[in-house]
Amino acid sequence: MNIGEASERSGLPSKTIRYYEDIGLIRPDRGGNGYREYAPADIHKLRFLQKSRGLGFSVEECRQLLALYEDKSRASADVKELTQAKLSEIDRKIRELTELRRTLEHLVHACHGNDRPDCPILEELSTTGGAA
Amino acid sequence: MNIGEASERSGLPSKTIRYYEDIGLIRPDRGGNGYREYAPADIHKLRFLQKSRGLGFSVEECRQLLALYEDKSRASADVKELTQAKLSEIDRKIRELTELRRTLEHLVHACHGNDRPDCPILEELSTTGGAA
DNA sequence: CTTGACCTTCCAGTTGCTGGAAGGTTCATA
DNA sequence: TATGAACCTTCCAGCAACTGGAAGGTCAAG
Repeated sequence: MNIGEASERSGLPSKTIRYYEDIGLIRPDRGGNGYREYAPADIHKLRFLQKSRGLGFSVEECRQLLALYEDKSRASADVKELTQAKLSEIDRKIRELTELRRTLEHLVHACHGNDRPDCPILEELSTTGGAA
Repeated sequence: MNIGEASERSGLPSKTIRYYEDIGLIRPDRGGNGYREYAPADIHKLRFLQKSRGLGFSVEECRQLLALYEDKSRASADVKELTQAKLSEIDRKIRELTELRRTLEHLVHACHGNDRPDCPILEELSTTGGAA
C-alpha cells in the first residue's frame, strides 16, 4: 500500500513516516514508479511507533523497543536487561499517569468553586510524587 | 531557593527551568542580585511539568493542565470540559502503556529463543491496539 | 488528455530543549 | 582583603523530532 493508506492505518502523518524512513526506523519497498510500498509488517511498526512516541519515549528509545521485536538478537542477556529496564520505565509512567489522573479528578470534584490561592491537591501532588 | 536547588528538587535541568520561564510557564521572583528565587509553589509546578512532559504531553498541553491548578477560571464549564478531555487522554495513555507492557513481557517470556521472522506478539499488538 | 488526488524530493521553519561562551555573585579559606 | 570554587546571569548556536510548502512526477476517471 502507498504512504497515504499507511498514514491512515498508523495514525501518523505521511511527513512523519517519511522522516522515520530518513532516520532508518523503517525501510519500505519502492514500486517501479518510485512510490513507497508498505507491507502489513511496516504498518505494525508504524502503529507501534505512533504509540510509543505518544507515550513519551524518545525516537532512540523507540528504536530500541522496536529492536526487541526483531529476532536478530532476541535471546541475548543484553536484550533481556534492556527489556527489563523498559518495563520499569513503563511501570513508572503508568504510576505517574494514574497519579496525574487522580489529581485532575480531585481538582474537578473537590476544588470546584473553591478559589483558595493554594489548592491542597497541588500540595498532595508534590508529596505523593516523590522526586526521581 | 536558587535555580540549582529548584533543579534538584524538580528533577529538571536548570537550562530547562530557564526555558520554561522564557515561554511563560513559571515566573519566579528575582533577588537583589538578579538571581531567580523559587518558592515551594514553583517547585510544585516544575515537578508537575517534569512529569507531564515525560508522559508525552506537549508544552502547550502542560500549560493547559497547569492552568487547571490556577483558580482563575476553575469553576467554568470550559475548564471542566478540558479537564474531562485530559482525563480521557490520560486513560488512553494508561491503556496503551499497559498494552505495551504486556507485549514486552510476552516477548521476553514467550518468544525467547524463538526466531520466527514474524512474532505473533507483533500481530497481537497491531490488532489489540486499534487505530486512534 | 486534462483534472485532481495522489506521490516524489528538497529546503526552510518550529518546538523543546541543550551546550558553551563570557561574565557577575557568593562564600569559604588563606 | 584576596583568591578560587561553585554558583548564578544572558546570549547565541545547535540538535531532535517533526511540519509546512514549493516544484514537480504519477495515476485513475471522465
